[in-house]
Amino acid sequence: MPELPEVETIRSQLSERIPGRRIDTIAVYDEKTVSPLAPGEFEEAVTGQTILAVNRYGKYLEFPLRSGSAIALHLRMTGRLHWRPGSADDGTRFLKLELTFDDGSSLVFGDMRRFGRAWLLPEDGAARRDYWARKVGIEPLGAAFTAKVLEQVLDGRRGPIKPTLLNQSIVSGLGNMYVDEALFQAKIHPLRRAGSLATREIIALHRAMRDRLRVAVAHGGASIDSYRDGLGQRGSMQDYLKVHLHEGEACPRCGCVVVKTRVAQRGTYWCPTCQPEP
DNA sequence: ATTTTCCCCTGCCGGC
DNA sequence: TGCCGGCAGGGGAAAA
Repeated sequence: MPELPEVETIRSQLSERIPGRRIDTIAVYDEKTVSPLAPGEFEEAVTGQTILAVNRYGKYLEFPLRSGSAIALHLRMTGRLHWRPGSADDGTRFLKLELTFDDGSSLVFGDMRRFGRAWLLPEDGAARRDYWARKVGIEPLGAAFTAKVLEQVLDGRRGPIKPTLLNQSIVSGLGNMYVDEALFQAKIHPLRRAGSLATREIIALHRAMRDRLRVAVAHGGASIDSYRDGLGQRGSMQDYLKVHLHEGEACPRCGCVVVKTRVAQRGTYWCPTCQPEP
């Protein structure tokens, strides 16, 4: 599932290829992808526009256009975004959107489960900043995300730490997999009350979050099942996961058996020895 | 205000 | 062999 490292991998690849390109044609194969826009509205707004950059906000991608507007996109569970040098059909299935550029290259958005979405953002810069401010919280790989900041946003929260870290309006970019990995590395049980963590635990968690995300970016993300990068290739982070999807296997730190439980309606993997129950 | 539950969607897998 | 229920989890709406 695309989380921050997967989306960042795609952003990085697309940012080397797409900025400066003009959108010659756009095909919307599934109106649900751009709803609630009226049919034709998305095409009208982006055809002929030059893409200026490829940005990431949490798990969202943003493509600012010369008009001042921007395309926003979220891959959700099974979305794929592939750039290809030509427009020839590369067998991408479940096509939702297809853009062709002025140099003959193209970008396709496919999504098996139809959760992925694209939006048109307001042209007004202040409105755009407001849009992102309301949607996403702190960028965990940014310089502004310090252990002190993490301590401040967790302070007073009574909910379990796992769903708190999954809440994108607090810290933005971690999903089920990297939360499990970060909590394991920081030796924190997923059901600990977020506001009850000691300062040393918050420092360890902050370090673990950034470390796991950085390592995952370095490996091009994790291709657990459907994820592929912006060029259609698999990532390799799935080979470096320590507890996630490792139910019944030995914990790499203590040798104890990794268990799977359900926290916040999510399959949750953890080590009963390294991450003691609260 | 914060936290929890439900929903969307479809391929896949285990059980019978 | 084939059917079927349950599972997977991103985010957001709705409920608590």
